[in-house]
Amino acid sequence: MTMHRLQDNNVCQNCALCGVCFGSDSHMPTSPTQKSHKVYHRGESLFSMGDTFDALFILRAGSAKSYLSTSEGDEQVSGFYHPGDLIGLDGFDSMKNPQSLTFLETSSVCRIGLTEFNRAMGESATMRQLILKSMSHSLVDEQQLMLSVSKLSAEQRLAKFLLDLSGRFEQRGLSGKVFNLSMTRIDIANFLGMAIETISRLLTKMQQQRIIDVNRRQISLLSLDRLHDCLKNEPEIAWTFLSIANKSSENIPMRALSA
Amino acid sequence: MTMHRLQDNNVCQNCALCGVCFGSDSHMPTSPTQKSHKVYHRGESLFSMGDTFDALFILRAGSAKSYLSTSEGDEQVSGFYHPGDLIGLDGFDSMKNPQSLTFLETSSVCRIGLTEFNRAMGESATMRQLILKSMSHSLVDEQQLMLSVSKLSAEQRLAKFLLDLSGRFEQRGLSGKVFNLSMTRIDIANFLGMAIETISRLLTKMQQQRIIDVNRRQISLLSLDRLHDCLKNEPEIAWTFLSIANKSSENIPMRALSA
DNA sequence: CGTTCTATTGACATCATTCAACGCCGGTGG
DNA sequence: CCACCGGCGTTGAATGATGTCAATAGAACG
Repeated sequence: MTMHRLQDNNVCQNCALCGVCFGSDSHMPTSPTQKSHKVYHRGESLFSMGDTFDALFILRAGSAKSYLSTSEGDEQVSGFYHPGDLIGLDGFDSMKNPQSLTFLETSSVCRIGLTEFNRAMGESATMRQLILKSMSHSLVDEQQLMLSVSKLSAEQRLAKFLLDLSGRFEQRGLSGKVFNLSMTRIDIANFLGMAIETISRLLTKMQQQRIIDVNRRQISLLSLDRLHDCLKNEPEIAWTFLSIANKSSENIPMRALSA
Repeated sequence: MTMHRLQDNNVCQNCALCGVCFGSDSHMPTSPTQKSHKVYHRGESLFSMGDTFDALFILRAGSAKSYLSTSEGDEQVSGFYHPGDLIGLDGFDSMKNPQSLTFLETSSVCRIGLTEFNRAMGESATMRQLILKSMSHSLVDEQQLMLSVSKLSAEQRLAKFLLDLSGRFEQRGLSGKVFNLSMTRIDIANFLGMAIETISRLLTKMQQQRIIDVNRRQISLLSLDRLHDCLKNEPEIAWTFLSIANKSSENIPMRALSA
């Protein structure tokens, strides 16, 4: 579910591939091409499905979503990107971009032209390893996502999504407990394959259970453990009884227990 | 949904990577290592999730399924493999196989050790293109599968699955209309994220509609067009009326029309 | 300040799962 | 040869988790 974040000790933290291209491993000049960095704003697209594939990108700052469109017009959000993520690895198959990518907020990307990329692949074994690993990671992530969507309940999927986001933020040295969602509920729902109403209901339910605290795009994970419980096994019978015990002053019919 | 089938004009049809390794493009000896080909039988595994990743494989004959196991014990079938398919590209991430692979029938694979593979990657630009393309194709396929599972109805998913299989068989020069399913309904259901009962019901429904003909593992696609209709838009109101018209000799209560 | 997008909530409909029973087939052992 | 058995497949009935439809309201945006 998490995009693979390129990291290497000898390499710039924000732009690993540029580091490889211009780093100690290759024999190329160390002067960076300034024009390779570009800024985009919310709603703008980096490329659209069907565009010719001529470059890879690394997201340096901001966030983005990728999505495919069917012939019937509806869209499927296929992933979210965060700083450090490699973009465009799925273009080699048909040499056209199989999906579109638009930014969720003001963002910056580093462009790596295909010729530049191919040269680096030929010259650097490190580069080859890096790319194989990154593509491989994307494959594993997609498998995991498939497993989630087809085997987990809506609540479990949402819990997993939040935990995954949390992990990604922590990986980047940010808080994994308090962060804000750069994507809309619509995007989340689309990505997880459910209705936005379901997302909304589940979020308020989790908030009532004091597992999370949401206010617009701002979200706080109050208990990672309880969130993990949501993901594992949803029955949570013990906690249900606790809940009933707490409400002991209220009048509860006995049949509620047998239900 | 379809695994990428390696093909190259200068290369052996059954084992493209071996062709690259030993072909004109590289400077290696042309003597093939005989022990790299091995035969497996139904139910046997090539590797299991967690095994160290030390080789890629190409399926030469037969068929196989890959699947992941969750900590709770249930499994998710993630793909089916047919002759020509490359196996194991998702192992580069953690250098462990992220999924298990078992054969559905007597099969034969060609093994490409990792060191051999890395050498070929360094020496041959053709090889690099081939691998990038293949991994890229797998990514696209998984995206397509995700789109199917989260956006399509059970009937549409099954229709898409059958059409996909049909296309794969035709690609290999076999009949795309009459073939037999090497996997059980259980595997199909698991792969498509639905219950086996649903698969069973839909198959009989399609058979009643004369769209397909199934008998155990043997299946005939009677009308690819109608199957495509299933995939596009399921209402199919016009055909429902036609069906009723054809049965005009029978006694149909009026309320059947308002239902 | 209105329009549009996003989000929340309720009532209702429905598709797909679940539970259950049964039939079929191939293998295995008496 | 027959009886038994386990895996696979089919079918019916009931339940339930999500989607759909609809109304509302605040925030963002120009």
